[in-house]
Amino acid sequence: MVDTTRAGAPKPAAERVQRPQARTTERREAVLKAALNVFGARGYNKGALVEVAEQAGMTHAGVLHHFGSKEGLLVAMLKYRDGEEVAGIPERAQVEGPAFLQHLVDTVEENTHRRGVVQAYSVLSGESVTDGHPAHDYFQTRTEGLRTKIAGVLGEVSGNTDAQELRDSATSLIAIMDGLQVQWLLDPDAVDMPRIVGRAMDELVERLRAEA
Amino acid sequence: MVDTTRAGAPKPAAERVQRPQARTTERREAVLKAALNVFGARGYNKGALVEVAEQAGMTHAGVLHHFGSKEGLLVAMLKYRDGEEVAGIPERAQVEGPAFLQHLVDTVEENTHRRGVVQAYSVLSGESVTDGHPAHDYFQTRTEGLRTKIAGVLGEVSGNTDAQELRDSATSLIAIMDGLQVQWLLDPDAVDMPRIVGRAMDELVERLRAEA
DNA sequence: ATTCACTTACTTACTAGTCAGTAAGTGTGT
DNA sequence: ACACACTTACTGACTAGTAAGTAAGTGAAT
Repeated sequence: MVDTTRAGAPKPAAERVQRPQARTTERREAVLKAALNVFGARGYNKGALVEVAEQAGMTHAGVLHHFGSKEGLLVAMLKYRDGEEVAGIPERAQVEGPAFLQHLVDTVEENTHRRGVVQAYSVLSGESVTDGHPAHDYFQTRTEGLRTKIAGVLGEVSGNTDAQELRDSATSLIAIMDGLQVQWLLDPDAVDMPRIVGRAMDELVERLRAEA
Repeated sequence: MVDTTRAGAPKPAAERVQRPQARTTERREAVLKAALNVFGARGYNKGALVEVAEQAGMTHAGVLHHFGSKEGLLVAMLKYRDGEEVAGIPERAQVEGPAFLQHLVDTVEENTHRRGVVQAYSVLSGESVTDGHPAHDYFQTRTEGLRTKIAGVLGEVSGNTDAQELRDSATSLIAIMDGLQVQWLLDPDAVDMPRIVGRAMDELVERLRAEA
């Protein structure tokens, strides 16, 4: 995987030589947004390129022109979503330390107003564990990265230095957030995501502190 | 639920009038097992009836004869899996009270040796949040039932009577178990499911007791 | 003049579901 | 005990739909 050279840059239609045209970037973005919609609503397997294309105002061959293949589109979409998320943080500042934990809770709160995004994430991560799924590596890498990051921050915040304990706690926290999303999607009124995540995080930090 | 009357009673091929033939039950079971395999490995959408049929030693039309449609097969498979799980408990005794919590932890432990089952559950529950997915109701009902049951047991065990608190705790516990499965499937060595679930449950009960 | 961003027009590959037919039962009446 | 009427459990062939990918071409911008 992975280059997509210069992050989301065009290239797929054979090797590109000239500069892309002016409107190209926004057309590609329209396709990526449509993909988020379609794959989010139907999953990758059942999501059809024609529908993505339609929503972006072109034919499915046009989409293929930009991203080379359905799999290429998926990977580009996943990266695009990450970039968007990062860009959403004020001044693009990377959040560090305690603020990161607050950021996680804030994100959960925001997510209750962005059903589509949550659905896309849940469906795709579920699908990603199937044999040879194109998003498998993405989710594996992403989860591991998040785990390490959260473990680090939990260590800072609690003063606890037990590495395994910190990793387990991070894993646990991620599991709660992901697991809650599915339950929430199945029945939004039955699950108060922000409250539960906030709770869990407080408990976790408290315990790590006590054991430090 | 669950008639399971004569275990997985046939019917789909129009309304059945005569008794099913002798070998029928085991043939149907072979199909269900194959479905667990195939849908587990590829998901419902990508899983093909021909492959299910092949693994069960018949043609895909034969599968359709028994279950009427692909969707019918899915639903039957889900019910079959539930029945199997219940049957796995010694003497079919329904586990109640504190023992149920232990049973949950035991199941998690067992699951580390049954990757296929875990994968099937994770993939299907992820898929189930997509629009109009045939397993949507199944997972919704199942989750709600589990939530209520766990909340009840937690109440018994901790003496806590705060209904919302108990429900949130149950939701949280389910989220951890489900979320861990995905992480574990993505990277089995990175996640010690039984340890983390055991931990979480102890913490939960302890806290509910303290707040009682 | 050439390249980019597409479209139109297919092709190839599957896949769920239908249908007609067949061999092997099942149950009843005699 | 046996034949008759009927059912079940399939198979094989086919249909109709869908979906990804390809090839050739067209107009606009550089």
